[in-house]
Amino acid sequence: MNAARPRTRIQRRNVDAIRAAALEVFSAQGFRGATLDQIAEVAGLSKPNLLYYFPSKEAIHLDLLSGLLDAWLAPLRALDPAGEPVAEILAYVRRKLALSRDFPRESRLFANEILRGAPHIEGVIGGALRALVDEKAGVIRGWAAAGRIAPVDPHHLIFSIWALTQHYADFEVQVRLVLGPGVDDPFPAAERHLVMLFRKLLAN
Amino acid sequence: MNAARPRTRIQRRNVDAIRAAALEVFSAQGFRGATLDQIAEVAGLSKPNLLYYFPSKEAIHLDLLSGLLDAWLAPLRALDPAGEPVAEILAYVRRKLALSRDFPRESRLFANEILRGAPHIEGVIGGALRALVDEKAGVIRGWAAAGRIAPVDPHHLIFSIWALTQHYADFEVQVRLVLGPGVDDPFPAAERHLVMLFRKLLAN
DNA sequence: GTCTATAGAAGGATAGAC
DNA sequence: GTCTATCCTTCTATAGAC
Repeated sequence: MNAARPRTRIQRRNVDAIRAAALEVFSAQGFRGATLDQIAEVAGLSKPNLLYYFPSKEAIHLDLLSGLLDAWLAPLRALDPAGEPVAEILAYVRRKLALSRDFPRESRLFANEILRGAPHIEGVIGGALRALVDEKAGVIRGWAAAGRIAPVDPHHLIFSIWALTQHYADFEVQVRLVLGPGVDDPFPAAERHLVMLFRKLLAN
Repeated sequence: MNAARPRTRIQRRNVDAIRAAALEVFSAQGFRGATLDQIAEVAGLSKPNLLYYFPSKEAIHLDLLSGLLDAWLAPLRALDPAGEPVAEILAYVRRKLALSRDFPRESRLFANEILRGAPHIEGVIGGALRALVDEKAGVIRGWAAAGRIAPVDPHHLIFSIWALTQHYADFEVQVRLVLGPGVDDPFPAAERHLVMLFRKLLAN
């Protein structure tokens, strides 16, 4: 069975259910912490049935990671060199924060992977991601050199955007516990705060 | 055997070796990913010997977490309401970044725990940590109200400091891969960048 | 205090009936 | 395609000799 190319409706539905269940369990428990029993139960399948669609636990994990990488890099890829610098960077911040709000499990899946030393995506990080970051860093450096934004280290600016936005997904439990039960949605205030932060950082 | 109160030199040395080994393995593999075999090997002890000093794997993990919480909150606790606002906050940023540089495994131990929903330290997060954050947020709010720093959401300011500094420990692998082999120590540039960022955010 | 040996449970993966 | 039963490995933890 080739999980990447399901032929029938049932196959597609089951593969999707497995992916959704695996995302749920892997993102919450990490790779070693997750069990096929848990994933199978969440997916509503038996464990052998799950292994009929994917050859191994690791194959499910890899399928999730590689399937998500594109979506994860899209916001940075969309940074337009021809756009207005501050607006472009703020739009990137907003897109990235929206990912944390709408896809926190995907964010935690990556966080788990990076924390463990990125054993499965080391190549992508040091390859495609690094190339993309270098390209966009060049754009930002150009903007700074032209005096269109304040001088700033472009790589660390990008790290800051990642850190500040992903924090609200990866450390969501802590954010909610510290803010207390009075705050049911921290994202509106987070967005106002981050927009102000980057506006001031980039202002000339 | 009471791990918290070792009586002899040998006991103290072994308990310390176990703590160091467990920190190494738990921070890199997560709780479930770590095995007593790995910890015992790093500590230079046999597995049963390890379990002579600690009653269980979970007990070692809890011992590490609770032992580190104080050190982890110290930088925020040191924020002085009587000090000069911008200098106090920048000093906090520097102390926190130094923790990421000097104790990255401790940072990753906490990150792993929070990612998994903070099962062992939920009480501390929603209790002592929340109280401390609220207290210091009050101080920061007072500074803003007095016009001594720019108006800013104090809780999200503190989250920003956590996110930006811990990123360099928790995502160290990614930072190094993206910066490439030309950069052997990202921390000096990170500190310059973060100091500029918070200086601008707080400037009136 | 430390070791070898092992119990007992959990988890990944497979066999084979249907 | 899906299930029950099961194999085999890994892992936590304990027993008991020294």
